[in-house]
Amino acid sequence: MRELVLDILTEQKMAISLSDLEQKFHKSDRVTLYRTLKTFEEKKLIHSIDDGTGAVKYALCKESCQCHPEELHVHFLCLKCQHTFCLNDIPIPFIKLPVNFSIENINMVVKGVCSNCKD
Amino acid sequence: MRELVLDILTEQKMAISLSDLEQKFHKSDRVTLYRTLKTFEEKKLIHSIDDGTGAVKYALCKESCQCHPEELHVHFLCLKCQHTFCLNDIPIPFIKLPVNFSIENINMVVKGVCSNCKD
DNA sequence: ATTAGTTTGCAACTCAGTTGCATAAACTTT
DNA sequence: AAAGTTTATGCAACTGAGTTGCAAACTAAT
Repeated sequence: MRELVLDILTEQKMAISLSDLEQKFHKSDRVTLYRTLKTFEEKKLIHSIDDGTGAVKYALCKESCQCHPEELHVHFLCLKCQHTFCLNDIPIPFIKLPVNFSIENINMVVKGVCSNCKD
Repeated sequence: MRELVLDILTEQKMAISLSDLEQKFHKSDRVTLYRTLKTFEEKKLIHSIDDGTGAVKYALCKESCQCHPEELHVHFLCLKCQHTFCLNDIPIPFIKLPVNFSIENINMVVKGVCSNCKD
């Protein structure tokens, strides 16, 4: 099961949600897929993206990724096709926080229209 | 009802969720509050923040705010107290998107520990 | 083969968000 | 002021994502 899920994740060009994943199988159990994604995430194979659509999406990490704030990238949600892209080449810019605020993680989601959906 | 909600929102130093709001009333209807927040948001009195905690939070907009991408600010979620701050002084940095990607909105949430909760 | 550990599947629950419908309140028009 | 219209509120109920517990199936190790 997990191998199948990994295969599917590898094929994906964009991040996919649990329900997306579910629909790639004829017969599957939501919970199994759910737990699979959780373990993959724990093992830092994939990272999760909360793009505000209500369903968390998942995408493969670059190799040796530790998911530290410095190595996080920007995500893009297309408001037309609802696809979520990992903009791997666009790092999240440095933010100067107020004094005594420490940083552990950043989530940055840009919403707009992707190149496929424009005009 | 709406006036009461507006009062509460004005007192708040941080963004609050629907359930937070609900608990400020002895007797209240979730749906009424929900719809109140929705209308406030439509009228650009408040803005919503999806900080990834599972519940959308709301905070007053600065006057004359049109909620355009340029005037958006960074939000901060404290992982200890779970409070969500509007970092009104910290604008969201400009992001150069891939060609043919257009931008409509940005959500940027920094997670960490706030000054009250540190050490 | 027996045991222990892991993975899967089912049922069921929580919680946020949402909708439809009926009543109540406020505002309009005559 | 009465009748009619619009707007706001409250109740019930549903959806969908995420989650947990438990038992059955599978795997590996002695």
